Amino acid sequence: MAVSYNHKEIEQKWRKNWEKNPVNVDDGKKPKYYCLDMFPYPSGNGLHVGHWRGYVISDVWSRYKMLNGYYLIHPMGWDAFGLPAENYAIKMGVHPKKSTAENVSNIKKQINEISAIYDWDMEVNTTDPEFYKWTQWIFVKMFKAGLAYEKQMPINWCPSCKTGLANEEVVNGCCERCGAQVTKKDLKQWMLKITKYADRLLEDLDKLEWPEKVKKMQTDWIGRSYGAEVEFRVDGKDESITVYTTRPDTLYGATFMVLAPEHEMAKFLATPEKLAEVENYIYKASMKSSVDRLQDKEKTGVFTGSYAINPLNNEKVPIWLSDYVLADYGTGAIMCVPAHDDRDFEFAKKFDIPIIQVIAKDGKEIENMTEAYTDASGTMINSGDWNGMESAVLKKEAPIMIEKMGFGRKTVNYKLRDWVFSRQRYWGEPIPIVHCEKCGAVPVPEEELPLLLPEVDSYQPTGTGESPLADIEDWVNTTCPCCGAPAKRETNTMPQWAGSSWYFLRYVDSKNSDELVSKEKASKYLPVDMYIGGVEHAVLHLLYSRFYTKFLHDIGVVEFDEPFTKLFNQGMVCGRDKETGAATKMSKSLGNIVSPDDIVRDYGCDSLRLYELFIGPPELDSIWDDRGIDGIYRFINRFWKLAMDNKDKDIKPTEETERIRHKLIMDITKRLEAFSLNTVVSGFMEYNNKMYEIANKQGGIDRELIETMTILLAPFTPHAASEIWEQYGHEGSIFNEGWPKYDESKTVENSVELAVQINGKTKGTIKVSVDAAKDDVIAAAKDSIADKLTGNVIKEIYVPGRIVNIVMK
RNA sequence: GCCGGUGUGGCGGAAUUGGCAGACGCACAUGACUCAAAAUCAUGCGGAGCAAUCCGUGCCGGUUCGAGUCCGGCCACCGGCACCA
Repeated sequence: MAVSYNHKEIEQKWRKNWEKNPVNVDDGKKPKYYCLDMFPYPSGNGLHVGHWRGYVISDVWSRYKMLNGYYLIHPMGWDAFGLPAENYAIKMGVHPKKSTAENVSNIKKQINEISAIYDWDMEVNTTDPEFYKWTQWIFVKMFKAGLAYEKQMPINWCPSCKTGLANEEVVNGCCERCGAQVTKKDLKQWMLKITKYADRLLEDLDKLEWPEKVKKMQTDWIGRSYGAEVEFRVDGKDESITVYTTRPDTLYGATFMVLAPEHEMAKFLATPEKLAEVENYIYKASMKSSVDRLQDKEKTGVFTGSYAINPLNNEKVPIWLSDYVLADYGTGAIMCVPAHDDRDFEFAKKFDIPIIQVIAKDGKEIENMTEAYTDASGTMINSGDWNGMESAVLKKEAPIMIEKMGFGRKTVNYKLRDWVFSRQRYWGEPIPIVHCEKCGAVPVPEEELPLLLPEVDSYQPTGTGESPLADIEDWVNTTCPCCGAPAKRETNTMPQWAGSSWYFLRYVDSKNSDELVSKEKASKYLPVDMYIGGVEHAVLHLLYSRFYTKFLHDIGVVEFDEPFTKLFNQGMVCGRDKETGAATKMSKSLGNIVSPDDIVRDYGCDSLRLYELFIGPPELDSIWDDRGIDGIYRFINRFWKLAMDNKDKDIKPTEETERIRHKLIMDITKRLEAFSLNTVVSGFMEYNNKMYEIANKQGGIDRELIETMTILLAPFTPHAASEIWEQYGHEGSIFNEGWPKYDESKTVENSVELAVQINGKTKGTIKVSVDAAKDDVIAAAKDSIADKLTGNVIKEIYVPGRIVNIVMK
C-alpha cells in the first residue's frame, strides 16, 4: 500500500528543514539574480489570494533561477509610512506605530505560509529610523543639488485625507487613495524638480524590458511636445504676451488669443468697461474644482477688451480669457487658430470670431467649414511669404524662422509637473529642513540624521494645511544649524512614495549605518533583474523610483541609472459577483474576499501555489473559483502515488520513456522561459497522465523519469518535491540538483501522425515515419481516404509533421 | 474623443504563430468499488442529426490548398489618458 500524501506533515517538516539548512547561499562564485516583489503596505486586512499571486509568481521564478545556479536576492519589506497605514490607524483608534507593527507581524506570518524563499535578513521597513535616515539624506542631497525647492501655489488637496497630493495621485479628479473629489488649496509646498529629468526618464525607457503598456503610460505622462514660443505685443501697451504652440506653421491663421483665468496678465488686460466682467469670470473659475473644469465641455470665456498684434501680419487679434487654457502648462496663454484646432474652432463659433484657413485641404479652401482641419498636411494658403510651403515641413522650420525674426523661439514642453512633496500628515518622514529668518531654509546637517518623528498624542490631520507636527512646540522650535539663531522646523512630512522610491537599493546592505548602500554591495548585487507587481504603479512608484535612481546615479551612490531591468505586471485575481456572476475586484465591502488560510489548511500550500498559477495567464486578470483547486490537489496526489508506487521497482528506461523525459524537460523549460506559467502546470498534468498510461502498459515507470519530473516540480511544489526526493534516497536538497538539461534531438519520434485533408477539411489521419518520402506519404494519405476521392485531384500539399491536403475539384 | 487590451464549450482556459479548434482542469453524466455515501478508478462530454454528414473561435467581407491566427470594415466589454494648445 502506498503511503498517502499528507500535506500538513510534509509541509511542516520541510519548512522547518529549510529554516535550519538554507539552500540559497552566496558562495562568491555564483552569478546573482535579483528578483523583487513590490513590497506591501501593512494594512490590517491581511492578504488575500490576489496578493499571493504575485508572490507565488516571483517565488517560482526565483527558485527556477536558483536551480539554474544563481545566488538569489529575494527580499521582502514593508512600505509602512503613509496614508493607508495612517488612515487605518485613525479608523481603529490606535497609534500608527503600534498598528503598523501588529500588521507587519500578521502579514509576515501569512507570507511565510506560502514558503516563499525570502531572505529575511535583508528585511527593511520604511518607518525604521535607520531606514528613513537615508530617505531624509536623499532629500538633503536633492536640496543641495537644487532639486528640492519651496513654492507657494495652488495644489491638489484631498479634503478627506486632509493633505496635498502630487499630480500622479489624482485620478480622474479624485484622490488616488480614498476617492474623494480633489480640490485646490494655496499652500507653500516642497517640490522635487522631477521635470529636470524628463528627457532622461523618457529616453531611457528604450533600454528597459518592460511591458509596452507601462512604457506607453510613462511616455504619455511625461508628454513631451516640440513647438515654439511666440511673443505677441499688446496693442497700445508696452507689454507682450508669450504663447506656446506646437503648430507655429498656422501662425497666419491666429485670429484670437486666450489666456488662462489665472494668468498674471489677466486682470491687467481688462479695459475699464470690461473689468467687472473679467473679475467675475476669474472669480468663478477659481471656485470651480478640477472635476467641474474637466466635465464642463461647453466652452466659456470673456473678452478682455484688449488686443494683441499678430507679429507676422500685424493684424489685431482680441485677447480672451477662458478656463480651457491651463495656467500651469506652457505659458498659460495660447494663440488660437480656429481653422486648424478643434477647441479653438468651437470657441470661435460660439463667440463669433473670424476663422481663417491657412492650410489647403485637398488643395482647396474649405467652403462653409463645419469642423477644424487638424491634419498637418497640405499647402499653406492665406499665409503671406509662407504661401505654397508644405505645412508638415513648415511645422518644423517655423520655430527657427520665428527665432530669426526675433519674436519667439523653438521650445519643448512637458505634461510632467514637478512633484508636490509635502504632506500635511503625521505618519511620514519629517522633512529635514529648518526655517531661519536670516538664512532661509537650511537642511538639517547630514550627521544629525535621522531627524526622528516625534511622539504625539494627537496625530489626526488638522485640515488647516498645517501638519499635526506644527502643534509640538518643543519640537518645532529649534536653532538654525547655520547661524545658531532661533528657528523653526519644517512640519510637513514626506509622501508615502519617498521610502518606496529607493528601498530596493537598501535590501542588499540593510544594516549599513555609514552609507545608504556600500559601493561594493551595490555593484555586486544591484540593480533589480526582475520586478514583479501590479500595474497600478505605472506612473507613480515606477516613475518616482526611476527618478530617484537617476539622481543617486548622478551623485555617485550607484553606477546604474535604471533600477528595474525587467518588469512583470501580474493580473488581478477577481472574485465573482454572487448575483451577476461578473468578475469583480476582491474587496471587503463586496464580501468576495478569498482568504488563503483555509486553503492552505485543507489542501496545502503546494496546491495553493500551483492553483494560483493554473488559474490563467499570469499577466491577465482571472477569476477565483474555489472548486478548481480540487483538480490541482488530485494532480499532486496522483503524482505522489505514482512516485511512491514505483520507488522500489527496478524499471529500466526505454527509448520511449527517454524521449518523453527529454520532451518533458523541453516543454516545461520553454514554457517557463516564456513566462507561460499556467501552461507549465497543465503540462505537468499532461505528462503525469502520460506516465500513468505507460506505467499501466509496462507495469511501472523508471525512476529516471520520476526524478526528472520531481526536480522540474520543485520550484512549484517545493515541499512535495523535496519529500519525494528524500524518499528516493537523496540526501542533499533538491534545489542543489541543477535544472535538468534536455537534448532536442532526443525528443523526436520516428513516426508521426498526419492529418489527411480534402480541400482543407480533415477526413482522417495516417501514421508515417518521419523520414518518409513525400510521394510515399501522399500515396499513403490518398490510400487512407480512397473512397472519398471522387473528383479530379488538382493539387497535393504535404507539410511534414503536420498535414496532407488533397485539393479536389 | 484618443491610445492600449480582450472576445474560443456550462465555466477557467489551450492551440509549437497559417496546418487535426477545444489540450489541461472544473462542473456534469454513466459505470466499477461500497450495504450506502465520500474518496478513488474507468468512460463520455461544442451544437444539430439514428447516421453518413453539416455547422461552429464577437459580426461582415477578403487573401490562401488551408484562417482562432494574416488583411479591410464594424460591434461589445475592460483598462489608461483626456480642453496639455
